[in-house]
Amino acid sequence: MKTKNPQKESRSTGTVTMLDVAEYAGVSAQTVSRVVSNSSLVTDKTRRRVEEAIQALRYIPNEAARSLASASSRVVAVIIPTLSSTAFAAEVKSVIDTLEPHKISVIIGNTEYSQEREEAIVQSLLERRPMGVILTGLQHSAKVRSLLQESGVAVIETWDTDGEPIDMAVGFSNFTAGYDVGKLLCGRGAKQIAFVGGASTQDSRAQSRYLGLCKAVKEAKLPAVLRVELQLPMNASDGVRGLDEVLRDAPMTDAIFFSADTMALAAILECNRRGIKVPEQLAICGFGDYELAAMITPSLTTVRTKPDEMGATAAQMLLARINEVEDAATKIVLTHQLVRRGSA
Amino acid sequence: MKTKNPQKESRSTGTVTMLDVAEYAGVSAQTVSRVVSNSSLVTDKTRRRVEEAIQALRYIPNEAARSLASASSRVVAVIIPTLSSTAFAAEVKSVIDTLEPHKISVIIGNTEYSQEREEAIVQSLLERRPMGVILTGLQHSAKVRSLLQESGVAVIETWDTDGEPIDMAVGFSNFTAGYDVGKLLCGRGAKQIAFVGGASTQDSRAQSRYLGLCKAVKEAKLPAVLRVELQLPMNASDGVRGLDEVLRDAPMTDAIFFSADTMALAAILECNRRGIKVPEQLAICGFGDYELAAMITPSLTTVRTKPDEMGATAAQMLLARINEVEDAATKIVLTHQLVRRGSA
DNA sequence: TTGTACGCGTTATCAG
DNA sequence: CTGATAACGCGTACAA
Repeated sequence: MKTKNPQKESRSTGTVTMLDVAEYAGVSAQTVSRVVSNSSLVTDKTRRRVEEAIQALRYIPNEAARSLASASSRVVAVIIPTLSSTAFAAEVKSVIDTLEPHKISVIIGNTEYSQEREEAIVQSLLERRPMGVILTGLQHSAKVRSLLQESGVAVIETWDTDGEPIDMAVGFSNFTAGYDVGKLLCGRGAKQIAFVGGASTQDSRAQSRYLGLCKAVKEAKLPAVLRVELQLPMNASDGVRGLDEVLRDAPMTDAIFFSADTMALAAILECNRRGIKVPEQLAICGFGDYELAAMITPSLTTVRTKPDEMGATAAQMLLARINEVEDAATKIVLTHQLVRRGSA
Repeated sequence: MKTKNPQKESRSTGTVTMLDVAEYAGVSAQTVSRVVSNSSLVTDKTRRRVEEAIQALRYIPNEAARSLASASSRVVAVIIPTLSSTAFAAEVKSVIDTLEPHKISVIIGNTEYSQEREEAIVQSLLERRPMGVILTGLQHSAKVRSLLQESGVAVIETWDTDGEPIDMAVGFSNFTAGYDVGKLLCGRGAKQIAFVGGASTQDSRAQSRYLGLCKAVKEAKLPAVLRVELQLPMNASDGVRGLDEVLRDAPMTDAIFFSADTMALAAILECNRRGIKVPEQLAICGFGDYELAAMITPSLTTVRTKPDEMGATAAQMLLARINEVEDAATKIVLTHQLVRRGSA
């Protein structure tokens, strides 16, 4: 015989449930469910009664129960190298803001540029059965790929379009961006160009920019690019470090492409301090178009990407997939823009 | 009679469940549960067998089901004004990194400095039955307070300790920080001081700093502080805007306290451009000690807070509460530090 | 150490 | 338009 005692031998957590609301309003639990999920099949009158009951009892739906019963989670995971980068933070913010009206929460994973951490994070996040996973870049371990593909979640890779996505992708061509910078630097007469960025194996996007740069340099028949690898994640002081390494290893260098604006800005400030004339003696180009890039003297030549547009687009692609939109795009290439200012 | 057909008239989602693993391994579902949750009451031999089954079937536990059954969610919510601020981003990152080893996910809410948005976010987040909620500041609407208190979640308020927390708090005294800046500026001979920050009603932490500044100014018997209110969220260009407003409304101003370093940095760059000598003609003080603060010329005098330590501490306080640690602290005041550099 | 029975709070399904 | 019933996948409690 089934237990019909609501309060007796139950494990009740003591919180207000749909059943409580239903009793109070004199309807069935199912009707409460319909009201909560905004189903149209409810009379205005009953709806009002139920809403009053909800207010009176301060009922708060239980998302875990809804998830379990409906097999759908209202959660999206965003996995980025680090939230310390303003670019990634801006992307994430945009994803959150786009998804919030849909009552979809965003869970963040920081990989610290480590593939092992990415694996661990993906594995653990999948337990939440997210509606989608937004990754950074197109380079992931075989395990991450298979984990994601077998789970069947929607996957969106961001920040890069030079390659084949697991599922969907939105970003820009880092290779082309690097090539553009190369053309600019060569065009303005640079003879010896250096690139400062993270380890090639860890940041494949920066690596693509480097390769694009190399292509332009080769076309201009200039000597090979000096590549300075710094440990990720990089910060402003790495800009000074990078500058030092370049000037030590190749004193004749007359142009540096930094893989992030923070470093480029720090390098400009350091050059100003040391009396190195930018861009006359040393041209400097950054990446990201941070806020201060336009304000510093000399102002920083850089590449503008659109982290927030990327985040919003990624979120919308996810929504389209969830809503089973027919002609939804599967790969979106955003434009980047070479912003020429005073430093190069 | 109960339905015993596992695959027939079930709503089966087609995914691998504990029961599948149990059958495969020839044990009961409960034993699988024990293995997954690392219970010690399992023979090494059975454990291995179960683990093989898990591998073979690629079983991924369902967090929603676990949450529902155990009435506990492994989720913590962090609500901040905006992820665009590097300080908040750093705090959040720290929370995530501290909680990740415990398999607790972090959900972020952006209020954009709006109390209504905060209400909506809290309301909707509570459906996930988070283990804790981390808020920014001590000022919240009555609805947010009651919502939180009635739900019984652990609440941690950050970034401010000048007031009474709902539950727990970790931060520093913005008032004292402002006072310290005031003492410094007065001490170095400023006669007319200005403060540039967000609307007093929206950013009560900046408001506290302003009040602290005023106290020091009053003690020094100087004329009242000019307060320039900018629209939140503020960015670097607001630094120039603030500078302009100050010089227009009170041209005799010889010291400005900006409520964030980004603005202060932009103001210094602008002064350099205009030939305004910092600090001789105009002393400038920031808040936050951003990376570039030490690198700019003149280097920026500012207040160093510790967003990452704050995030980590908040997370640890939450863990302590969850683990029912007896003597757990309920209010932690971190030190801030006035970093005197070249600009003031 | 392992297994059995049942409930967690909601939605899907179908009958009325 | 509303209600009854049976899952959803797992942990708790207790028995063996």
